[in-house]
Amino acid sequence: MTDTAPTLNDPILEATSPQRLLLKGRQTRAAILDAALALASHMGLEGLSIGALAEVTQMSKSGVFAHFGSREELQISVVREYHAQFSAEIFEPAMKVPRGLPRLRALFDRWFKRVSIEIDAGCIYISGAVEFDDRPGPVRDALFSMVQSWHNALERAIRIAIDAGHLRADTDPQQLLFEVHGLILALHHDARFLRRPGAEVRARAGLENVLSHYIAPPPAAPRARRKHSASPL
Amino acid sequence: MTDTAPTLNDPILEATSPQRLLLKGRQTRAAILDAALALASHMGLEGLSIGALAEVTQMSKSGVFAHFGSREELQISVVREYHAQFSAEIFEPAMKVPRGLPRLRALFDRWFKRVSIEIDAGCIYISGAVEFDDRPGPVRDALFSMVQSWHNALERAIRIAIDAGHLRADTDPQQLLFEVHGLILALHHDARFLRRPGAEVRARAGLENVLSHYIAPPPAAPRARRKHSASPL
DNA sequence: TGCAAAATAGCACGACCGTTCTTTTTGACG
DNA sequence: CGTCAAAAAGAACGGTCGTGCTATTTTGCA
Repeated sequence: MTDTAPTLNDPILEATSPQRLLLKGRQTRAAILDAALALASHMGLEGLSIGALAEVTQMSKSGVFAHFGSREELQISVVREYHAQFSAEIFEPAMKVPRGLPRLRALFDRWFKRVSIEIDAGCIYISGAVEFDDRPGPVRDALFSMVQSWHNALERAIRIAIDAGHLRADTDPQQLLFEVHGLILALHHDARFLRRPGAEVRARAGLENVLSHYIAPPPAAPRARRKHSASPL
Repeated sequence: MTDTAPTLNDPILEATSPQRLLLKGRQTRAAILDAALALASHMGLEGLSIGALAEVTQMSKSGVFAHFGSREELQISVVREYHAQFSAEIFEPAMKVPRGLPRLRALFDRWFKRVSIEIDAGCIYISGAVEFDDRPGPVRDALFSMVQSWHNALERAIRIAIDAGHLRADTDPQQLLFEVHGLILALHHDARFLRRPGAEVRARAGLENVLSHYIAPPPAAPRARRKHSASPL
């Protein structure tokens, strides 16, 4: 039941069978990861230090360290963990909504809600993008592939809505995504940095403005499609 | 001639008359600041270290340090310097354009161009907002007031365009600003982090979409104003 | 219960950080 | 040219960082 739900991508789930069967280690590792996620939300992935993490989890530095082998691996684990939560909280529930515009709206709605809630936690995708935008390496790669897979999922949902006739046939999926993503980023900026109270309302109003450009006219009077032939597929 | 040009705010220009008249110090300070600005654009304000700065400027750590008194003061100076450049490059030239929509477009145009150019330099306002969104202190305060003054300037320009009848009378200036700001952030994200080539084109297309919501219909047939009384001032 | 392995602690290291103090060099002006 | 303050360098400090080692404790299973 929990295995077959769609996920953004497979985070290489552990094999759960290292002979001796997973010890208590996994459990503390998960606890550390939770603390690390909370810490990174406030201080950023670069601000994540093993010493601070040890203090929070009431462990020794080397005890924490041993679970990841390197700081870089810890950062990557945090990114993966965030991705898993993001997928479970936003993507997977929305996939149960009927295809087309309803599902797309569900995706956007949960995304907006998440970022609004994250006013005092910070989105790691957003802060990570700024921190690692010109810092090559495995952390950036992990971050990049996670963000990419999320954008791909959104793009797929947009395309489905186009094919279903809910969005105009000449809609450019990447353009629509670009504009909605901008609203998410502005919401994050206004709510977290400027601490403006009305940010979420503004973002949702902006979403309606954007969508109004792309939503197909009601099929009451089937007029000629705009532009030249748009393959309905 | 250079004194009376409008600026976003007065960065408390030095008095330029400390008896002995400014020595060579100011000059090297400016050189350090330039290097610091470049460094902070890549590593962020938090990644700015005095040691690295000393290496770049071929000076000793204490030599660099003496010019600012503390790392925090250095960061604030960088923010102020960025603000000055931002104002000179974007705000001031646009203020020479006729009031209303033309000036607003000039502001947006220069803003978009700047962020597009900054693909390999990074906007300190954007990265700083993420770095200091929940890190109180003088640096955050400086950053905040600079961003705020820029937003205020934009809001003023929007209001003027409304009063001039170029934008619809029921336009919410903050909403319009929110949406355009989102496009800027998405542009920065797509160009710098995702390294997508078409980001600037997408952003400009998005700008036209946003503006199309707010631009007033041509005054051919002067109909009744929407909503209740909008004070024309 | 005993034993091996896993998990954690303890400790030390080299590197870099911001900062302070002291000394040397530099530059402007009488 | 001599003088004196400004500017820069030098060296050291306490601190934190990530990371390797080596003990020690804890855990899971025969």
